Parts: sequence; structure tokens; C-alpha cells
Amino acid sequence: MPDFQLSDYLMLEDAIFDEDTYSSQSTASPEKGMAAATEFSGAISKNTSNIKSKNRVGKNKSELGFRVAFRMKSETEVIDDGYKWRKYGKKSIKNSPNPRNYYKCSSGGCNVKKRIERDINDKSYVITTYEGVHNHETPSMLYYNQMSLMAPNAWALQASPPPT
DNA sequence: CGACTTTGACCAGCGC
DNA sequence: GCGCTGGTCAAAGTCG
Repeated sequence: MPDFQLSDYLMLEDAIFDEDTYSSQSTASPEKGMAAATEFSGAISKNTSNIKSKNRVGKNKSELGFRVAFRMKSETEVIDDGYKWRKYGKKSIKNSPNPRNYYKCSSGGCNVKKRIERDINDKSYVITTYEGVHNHETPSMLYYNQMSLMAPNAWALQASPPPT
């Protein structure tokens, strides 16, 4: 279980990455990794309806639906958010000493992508950008649902509920 | 043996 | 038109 905190998340209508934008929109900071994963998975699906996005500035290619970026404190770039991701690329970015990694959801028929890169200013933070909407449940959510039915008390002890 | 990662090449968009 | 840059592809390698 990676040790990370969900620090900020923002919805992107354009490909604008501005520090003021994401530092001014702060949300809850769940303490447990699994809780954080559940939290932002929910945030994605809750916000899909009112977001229209452009894939690139000046290019209206929106078949993926929308884009959302998270900035979270994490030791590792690889964040287990409950989905299975397949890495398909890595690129050194200008103005950043850190390479950017490209992942696709490896579930069949689901072409959600995510980009992961370290924060330029604070290397203890990782910026994760999701593109698209999953057309399936996260495997861990299915597992969670099953476990909740079988042993709700056991899970209540391990996963703290998201703060309201 | 299948699924996944790595990594260089390729391609398209954008600015000059 | 050309070069730069970001994003994707695909072959080869690795791992369980």
C-alpha cells in the first residue's frame, strides 16, 4: 500500500496547468490510501456530467469525455487507485527534470488514460492527470462491495469513511 | 506463456 | 516550411 495523501484535485476544461489553480482548490485529505482512491474515483464519476473538455488547446477532440488532474503527496509515482493500468510511454518534458509516464486502463474496452509526473516545485508531490471516464467499476470497488456484504465490520475497522 | 514494462522511433500540432 | 515538443506505437525484454 503506497503511502500517499490526496492533496488537491481540479477539473480541467483546457490543458492549463497553473499552480494557482490547483493550490486554490483544495479538498479533503484522506489518511488511508484506499480511502483516498475510493474518494477520487467517486469524484471522477460524480463530476462527469458537467464537464466538457478539449483534448488539446485548439483541437476539439473530445471522445474521451473529460479530464481531471490530481496533485497528491506520494513516495512513488505509481498510485494504486483500484484500476489496472498498463504503461505505454515515458517522456522527458521540457522545463521539467522529471519524466512523464503514460498509462492506459488495461480493462478491455476501457480507453481511459492517465499521465503521471512529479511536481516540478515539490518533488514529494505527484501530479496525476486522468483523461476519460471508466466504463466499468474499479475492481477494488467490486471487491469492497463483496467484502462489505460478507464482513462489514472488518472493513469498517480498516477503511476510514471519507470526511464530510 | 501471457501480461506487462521499457525505450527508441514515429507522428501530428504549434510557433516562429 | 521547418524545427521543437508532446503523445503514441510497437518490438524486444522481463517477470510471475
